[in-house]
Amino acid sequence: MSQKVSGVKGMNDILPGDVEVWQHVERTAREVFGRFGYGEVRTPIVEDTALFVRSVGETTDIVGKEMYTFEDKGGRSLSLRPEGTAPAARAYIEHSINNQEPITRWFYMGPMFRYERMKTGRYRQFHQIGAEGYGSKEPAHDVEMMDMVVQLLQKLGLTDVSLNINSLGDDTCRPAYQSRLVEHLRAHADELCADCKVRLEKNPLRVLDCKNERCQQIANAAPNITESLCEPCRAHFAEVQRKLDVLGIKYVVNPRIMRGLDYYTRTTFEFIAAHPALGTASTVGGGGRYDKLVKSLGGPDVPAVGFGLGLDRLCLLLKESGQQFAPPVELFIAAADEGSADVAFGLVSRMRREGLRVEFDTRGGSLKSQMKRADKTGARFTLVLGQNERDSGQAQLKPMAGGDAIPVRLDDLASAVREAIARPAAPPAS
RNA sequence: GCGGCCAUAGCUCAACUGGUUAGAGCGCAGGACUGUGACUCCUGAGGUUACCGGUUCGAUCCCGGUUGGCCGCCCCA
Repeated sequence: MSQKVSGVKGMNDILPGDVEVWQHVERTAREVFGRFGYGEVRTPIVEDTALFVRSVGETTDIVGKEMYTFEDKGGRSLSLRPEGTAPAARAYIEHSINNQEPITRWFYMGPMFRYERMKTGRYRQFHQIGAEGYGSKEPAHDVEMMDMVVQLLQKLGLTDVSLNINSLGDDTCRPAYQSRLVEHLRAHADELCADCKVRLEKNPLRVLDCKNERCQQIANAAPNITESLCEPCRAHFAEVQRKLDVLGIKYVVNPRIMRGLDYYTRTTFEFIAAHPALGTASTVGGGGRYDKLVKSLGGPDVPAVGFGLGLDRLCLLLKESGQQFAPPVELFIAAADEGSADVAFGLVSRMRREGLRVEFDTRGGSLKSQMKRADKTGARFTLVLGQNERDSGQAQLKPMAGGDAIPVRLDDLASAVREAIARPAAPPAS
């Protein structure tokens, strides 16, 4: 036998049985986002490497060491997208959307790629559902974004998720804050962990994120970013909170929500799930405002805000809830004898055309084996078709959960099945 | 990228400190029941013990490497 083939590390198949959960999340997201007026955008999975270097940031982990980058035959440096915001912004700019409408509401869903050490809820090909709002710098749009996530999570029944918000300031106040922070950290540089000594130079804000105990103490004593905002940023952040209150959305102000991407300004937020199934991968979604991103990519000076949700993680949580998402087979048709196979097959086709979910054992076989098959499929009803039924045009609709069979006319089968399904299940025979 | 744990049937796991034909439950298939599934009983298929090499009379077990998975750190979705 030949060597068995295998998939790429960190990239998973989603098989029937699991895929229904995914479809349910995707369907629900489309429905909820649609209500908010967001339209789906589909961008390529591959982009010019420079797009991510310029937007996500050269010093970030994502660009620094996690991108799948390769050269195509024309010598171009291309990368598998590690996130969805930059490609959306690129498309927004490329099609001059800002000249066509003042406000743009987009969402996307699809695979993203990061070369990382694998864990539960963390894969090299993972999937995000994200949304982008362009053209409004108002806090209302930040809050609309969060509301959209809240409504989606609610609709999915994922209630044990908390919203954490923060503000990173903007070009006016962040540099000033950053230098004050660096000043404070420098004073304690000897006590910082090895990683943080590097962060101090490369990305000092990240020190605030460090889990090391001593670093935390130093970070806690550091100037607080939310107290260092310039007046416009402070007002913006206050209004975000006020509008969250208006909508009755619960949140926590968490100065440690830094985000790992460079393009964020002002508002940042994360949705963090409490469920232990995710382990340390508890962030199911994150986002924020990036008012300078579009311009920095050569586009117009258009403010934007958005988020990304980890579809894989949402599905993990939903699977834990034990809900069933696969629609049941409504009718199974069995042929009692060879001679009835064609008539049965024809009936199956007709019922499917009528819109019923119908199964049939294409291999034929004994009636018994077909009945077993019917049981395995979880069919609500089974109909056995043989000589008697062909002669009389009458058949028995057998409820697989138990109870009396229902006499039906074959001419009338589809509506009879629909009626039987709508009827509350008969009490089990005692 | 760093540290630790693990890998036996489709799935969940056994195999008495290295010993002869590697077992069970579930699942799958067939039968008991030739026009009726599930429950019960019987039977069957399914393994290069992840892969490669080493030690040994002999390796699922010990050692090294590879690949894959899990946990913590880091980071994030």
